[in-house]
Amino acid sequence: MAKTGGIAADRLKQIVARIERLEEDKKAVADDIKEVYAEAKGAGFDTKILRQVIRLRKLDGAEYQEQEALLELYLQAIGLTHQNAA
Amino acid sequence: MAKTGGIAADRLKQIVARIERLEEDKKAVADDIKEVYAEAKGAGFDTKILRQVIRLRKLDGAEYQEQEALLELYLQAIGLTHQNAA
Amino acid sequence: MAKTGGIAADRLKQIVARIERLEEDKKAVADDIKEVYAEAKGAGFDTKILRQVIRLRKLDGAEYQEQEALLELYLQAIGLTHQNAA
Amino acid sequence: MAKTGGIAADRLKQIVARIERLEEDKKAVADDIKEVYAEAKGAGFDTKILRQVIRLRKLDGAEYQEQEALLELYLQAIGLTHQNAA
DNA sequence: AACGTTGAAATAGTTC
DNA sequence: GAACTATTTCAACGTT
Repeated sequence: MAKTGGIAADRLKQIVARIERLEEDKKAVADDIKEVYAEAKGAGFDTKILRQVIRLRKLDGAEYQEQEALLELYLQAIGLTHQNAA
Repeated sequence: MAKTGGIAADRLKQIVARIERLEEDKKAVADDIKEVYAEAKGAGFDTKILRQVIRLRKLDGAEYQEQEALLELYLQAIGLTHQNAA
Repeated sequence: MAKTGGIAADRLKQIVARIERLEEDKKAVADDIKEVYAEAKGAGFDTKILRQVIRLRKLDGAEYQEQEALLELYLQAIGLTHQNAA
Repeated sequence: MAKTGGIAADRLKQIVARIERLEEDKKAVADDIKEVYAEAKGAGFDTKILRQVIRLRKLDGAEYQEQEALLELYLQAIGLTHQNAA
């Protein structure tokens, strides 16, 4: 039985291998992204601004949802909809 | 001269002591915050909502600035104000 | 009813104010800690190692040794001992 | 002039689209990794130690030993050796 | 009391 | 090499 000091060694090896494989994939994608930025830079675009655009576009949807949630919460807080214990 | 293997031991000890002192302070404040939440809960408020309110109030100012930056960036991107190399 | 709501709302505002005040304090202390690290760096100390020192001092020995042992076990299981990690 | 801007704007849109596509891929892989860790945890492995194993395998021995030596030095300087951290 | 979720801290990487 | 940003790791909290 493939145990080393109570550890299922084979299982552990599999897990480690899978993670390392996936991390390689991830690195490959990250490198692709870098390439695109480099290419963009070569085409005369400002990569710093480009990164900000990407970041803000990501935030956009999230922010909208946050605002919605905020409104909801304020309504509850002011109207004491839920936590009215007084 | 107070050196151990090339390290200024006294200086290091001082630094460690200062950091540990400050971390105690920080923990004390964190505990105070917990207390307030516990008290609020005792008064019938929903701590989850309370935490969200705090978080969103914090975000508020930041988000406004992000939006401003986004507008600025889009203006640059569409008008190609800076990176117009074509 | 509006009265009750009003009282609870006042209470809520107080709570929020207290928490936000405390979080400012906490941030101030956190900033102080950062400053000490920056100062230490300026004096030639390696901040990463310094953080490790602080962390080790916080851990009690039992916990530390437990983790070390478990790590060793895992490394052995995958056929990579701590010593020959090179 | 409007034309040039238009062409560059199209190019910019393409770039942004490509990056966002790649970032989705990256996120998907990152999620896969998380899943593996979750699965490992379900199988009884300590994920924190597991992460350490992965990290150690990535490090080359020289770097690792350097850091260990420096840590030892600091601990000695403040009168706390690695062994008697208890 | 373990689990997942979320927020803070720390580390690594990039740019200037 | 110093500052800023992004990613990763760690710890706290609520939940079941």
